[in-house]
Amino acid sequence: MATSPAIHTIPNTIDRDSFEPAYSQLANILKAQIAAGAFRPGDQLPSEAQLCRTFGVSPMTVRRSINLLADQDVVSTAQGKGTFVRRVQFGAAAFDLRELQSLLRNDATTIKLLDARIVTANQRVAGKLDIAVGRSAIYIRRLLSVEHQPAFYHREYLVYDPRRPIVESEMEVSSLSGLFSGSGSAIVKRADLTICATLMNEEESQVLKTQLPAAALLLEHIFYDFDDRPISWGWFIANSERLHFSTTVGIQD
Amino acid sequence: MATSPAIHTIPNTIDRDSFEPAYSQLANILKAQIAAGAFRPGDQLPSEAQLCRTFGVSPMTVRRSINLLADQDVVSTAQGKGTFVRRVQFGAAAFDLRELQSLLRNDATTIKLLDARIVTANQRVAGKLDIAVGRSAIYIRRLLSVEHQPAFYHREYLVYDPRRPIVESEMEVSSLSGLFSGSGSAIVKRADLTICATLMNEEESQVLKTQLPAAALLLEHIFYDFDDRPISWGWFIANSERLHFSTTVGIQD
DNA sequence: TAGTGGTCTAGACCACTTA
DNA sequence: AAGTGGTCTAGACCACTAG
Repeated sequence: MATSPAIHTIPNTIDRDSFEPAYSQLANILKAQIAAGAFRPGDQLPSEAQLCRTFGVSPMTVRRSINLLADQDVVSTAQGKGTFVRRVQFGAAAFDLRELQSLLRNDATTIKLLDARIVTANQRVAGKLDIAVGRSAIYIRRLLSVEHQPAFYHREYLVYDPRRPIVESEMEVSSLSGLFSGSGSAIVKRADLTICATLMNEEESQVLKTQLPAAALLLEHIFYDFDDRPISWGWFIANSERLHFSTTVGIQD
Repeated sequence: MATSPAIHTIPNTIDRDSFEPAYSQLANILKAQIAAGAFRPGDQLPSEAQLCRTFGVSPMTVRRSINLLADQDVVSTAQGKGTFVRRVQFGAAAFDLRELQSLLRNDATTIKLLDARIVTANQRVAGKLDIAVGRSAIYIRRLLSVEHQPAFYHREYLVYDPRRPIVESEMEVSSLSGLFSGSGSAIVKRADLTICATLMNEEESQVLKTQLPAAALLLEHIFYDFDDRPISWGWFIANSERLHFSTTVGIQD
C-alpha cells in the first residue's frame, strides 16, 4: 500500500522541548495524518476531549490547533457534531500578489519614470478620483523592467489638491517601491484592486516592446485615505509572458 | 474634522449580553478606531495588559482579538515591543475564486457537454498527467453559459487507468459543479492552479462567439489524489468581459 | 529591571446535535 | 442525557526588547 511508509514517519506525540509550539505541532501531526490518508475527506476527526487525552495537552491548545486547520480550509467544525476533513474547494483558491511584491524588491528590477505632469481631469479620471471635472491631477507613467526586459507599464493619476499637499510627497511618485515593500504611505487606509485580461493597444505594445495583437494582465488600483477619499487611480499592464499567478488548494504537506 | 463623528459612534465597552463573542467585539472596536484614524499606520496599540483592564476581559480573550487583526494584516505584533498598526501592503492582496464558485452555483448558469471521448496521451498530456505516452486518457470539452451567453470554455484530460476505475465516476464528468460547490470528490487531495492572460485561438473564439483578436483569462488546474498522482489536467478560457477578480487590501469597515 | 507579546494550563459554562 | 464544539477565566511561565 502506497501510503503506509508515510504514515509511519508521522510523529504521534508532542515534543515539549521543541522550538515549535505544541498547538503548531499538533496541527501538523493532524494535517500529516490527513495527507497520508489516515483521515479522508468527510471523515470525522477525534473529538477535542479525545485529542486532549491522546496528546496530553489542555483543551485550549487543542482548539487552537483545530482553528489553524479550519483557517486553512483543511477541516470544518460543526457545533454539537464534530470536526470533519473538508473536500477540496475550488472557491477557496486565492491568488496573491506576493510574487509581484518580491519581483519589485528584486535588484534586477528597475523603475524608469517616463512622464510626470499636471493634467486636468476628464470625466473618467474625475469619476475615479471623486473630484470635479477640470480639476488638476498628477499623471505619471512608469516602466518596470526585469533584467533589462520591459515587464510592466504603469500609469497613475494622483489627486492634486492644494489643501492636501501631503499626498504627492507621501505617495512616492518616483519609486513605487514603498507600496510593495510594506513601507507604504501612512495616509493610505485601503486599496481596491481588480485584475482582468485585456488586449494591448498600440502605445502599450510599443512601451513593452511586443508584437500586436498581444494579451496582457491588467491590474487596476484605487487608493483611499482615512476619510475614504480616493488618493490615486492607476493600473499596471503586464506582458502576459511575464506575469502569471499560481496557488494550491487542499492538503499541502 | 472629518473623522470626529465616526469616532463618537464607536462603542468602547464589551456587551456581555450580545450574541457576538467578546473577542470579536473587541477586535471590531479596535478596527473601527483604526479606521476612524484614532490609531494611524505605525502607531502602537495599547498593551494587552492595558486592554485587559480597559475592557475587563482576560488576557486570552485580548490575545484572540489581536490575533484576529493580525490575521487580517491590520496590525503586526513584535515580542517585547508591542502591537502596531500596519501600512497597506500591496502584496497582501489576494484574489479568490469565490465569485467563480457562486457563478457556477447560479441557476442562470448552464453546463453543456460538448465532447467526451477516450484519446491516447501525447507528450504534453502524458507529461501533465505523469503517465506514459500512448496511454489512454479521457478528453472532455464543456461550455459554460451564463444567461444563455457563452462565458467559459473548459477542456480537461482525465487519467483512464483500469486499475483506478474510481476516477471517472468520482470526477463528475458531466456536471463540474461538485468541484465548485464543495461537494467535490473525496479522492482529491489537492489542486494546483495557475492564472494568466492569453490570446484566444480560432476554436476558442468560435465556441465563445467572440471576434478575433480577443484576450482571455486562462485558469489551469491539475488535481492530485492522496498518492500525489495527477488525476486530471484542464483549463478554463474565460471571455475577458465575463471574468475579472476584485479585492480590497487594508482597513475595511 | 520593567514592560511587552507568546504559550499554556485546568478547569468552567454554554449552545447545539443526536439518540 | 451524553457528547460535541465555542467561549472565557485567572492566572502561570517564558522570550524578547528597551532603558
